[in-house]
Amino acid sequence: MDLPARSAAKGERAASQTLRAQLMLRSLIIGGKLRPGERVSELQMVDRLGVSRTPVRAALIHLEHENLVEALPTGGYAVKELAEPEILVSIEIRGTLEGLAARMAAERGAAPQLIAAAREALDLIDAVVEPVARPVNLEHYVNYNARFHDLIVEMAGSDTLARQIERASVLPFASPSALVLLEPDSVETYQALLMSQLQHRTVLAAVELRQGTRAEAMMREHARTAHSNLQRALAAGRKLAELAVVELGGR
Amino acid sequence: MDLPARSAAKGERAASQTLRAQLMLRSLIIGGKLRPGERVSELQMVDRLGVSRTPVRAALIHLEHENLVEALPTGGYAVKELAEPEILVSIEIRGTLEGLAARMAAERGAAPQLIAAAREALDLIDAVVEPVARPVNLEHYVNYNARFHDLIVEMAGSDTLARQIERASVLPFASPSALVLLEPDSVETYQALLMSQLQHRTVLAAVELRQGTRAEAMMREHARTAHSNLQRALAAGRKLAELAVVELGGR
DNA sequence: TTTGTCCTAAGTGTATACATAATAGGGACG
DNA sequence: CGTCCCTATTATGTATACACTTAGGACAAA
Repeated sequence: MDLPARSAAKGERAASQTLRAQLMLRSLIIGGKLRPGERVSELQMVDRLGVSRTPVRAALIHLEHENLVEALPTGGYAVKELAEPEILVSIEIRGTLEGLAARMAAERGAAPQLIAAAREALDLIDAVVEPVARPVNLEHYVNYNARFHDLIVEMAGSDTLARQIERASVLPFASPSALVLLEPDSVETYQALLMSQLQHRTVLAAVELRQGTRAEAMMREHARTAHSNLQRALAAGRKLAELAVVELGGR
Repeated sequence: MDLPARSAAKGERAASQTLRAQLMLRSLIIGGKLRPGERVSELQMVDRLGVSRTPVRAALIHLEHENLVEALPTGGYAVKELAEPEILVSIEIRGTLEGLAARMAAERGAAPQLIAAAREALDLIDAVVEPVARPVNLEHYVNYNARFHDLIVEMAGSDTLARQIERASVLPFASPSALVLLEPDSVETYQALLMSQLQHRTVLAAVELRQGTRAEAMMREHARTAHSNLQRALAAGRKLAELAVVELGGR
């Protein structure tokens, strides 16, 4: 993002203008630089992003499908307002689909190397949340957590399902890599992480034992952790825009 | 769709070129005019659809999110190959999400007028599948069936969920409005319709009684009807492309 | 002061031109 | 006769020009 365009010409693959516009717009919206409800003027984005209207338009169509903007009836797009109920629904959708993935993984049987990789990710999380390691390195936690979730989805073996889950995880608070933190170093936060990890272990065990229903139920419950975290934060009077969100995302 | 373009100038809203391109491309793909795996050349589509490249490109981005085409690594798009396992997964996803909708409707409580409308739709289906009415008017059945499914989704009261379900229903065989018929007028088909209608009644009753888990489970099972119909058809040696599909879709 | 109308400016939808990358086909050489 | 390379063509990605619609404001009249 802060890379000048020419640096792409050398070492790495030059990202298309469309992709760059999409990523930049996404971070503008999630970062709150573009307010909810605000119209996203194409020409303004041309000035702001340094690409022409065509890639901006393409990016807007993509973002529309990601639920980050919505088409106005008169034409053009506006930043979608993320009302609390819709965010909770998004979390529920993600949990439901990840639950489906876990069940499919259990019923079909997951590839041994995927199981091993998942166990490895969980071991790494264990090291992060080990009591002697406090304060917890949240970046690491989020990172390994994302890896585990990705692996579960991969075990299901369906691109269609993977893409649908990815789509449901785009919303800032709906992603499994998003942690809503009341107080980053509190005992409550620590215990929440421990509980999440316990759920991870249970899901993986259920998948290995071919217990589809159990895997599904536990994965759903796991998603509801994010659900209740967010609800508690909101009940504590925080507004959505002010919430501290740690997000990395290994994708 | 069969309306000439100029009629739009008078009574109804003139459809945008982008939307027209999207609909035409979709029917070309679903209708098999464009073969799976075939590249969708933009210039050829300009000739074929009578719109310029810009709306064709926009339509292709939309169709990519609908899983009907996929982006080629070299650039451009190709018609997505619909392998059997992925279709079954799509049905499972739709069933899972519709199940979530039914549960949410039950737990939140659905608006009385929506309940009444749903019951009305089911009464209309009853009339269609009444024994004296044989042979069954499948167009009517599909129509009222789609209305019922839409109403259940509406009862959940979430635009996000509605859009996600709509997206999952785009694939030709995954829609609730799609009936895979081994033999259109056979006794088996008739009994399958009766069973579906029984499931409809059960779902609606569960929603009214606020029985969320029951509503969800029954809705899932209902979707698996399509699942097993398709599997039986494939087991009978039919190829996907040859299957007779009746699809109307009230949307 | 308020309301209605007209005018200006901005914005989107669409078409098209241009540049670059991929591809297919043919010809030459081994 | 087969294989490899070069070239011509085609396709996409991007930028931009044009037309039409919509929104907003100012001015005049009640």
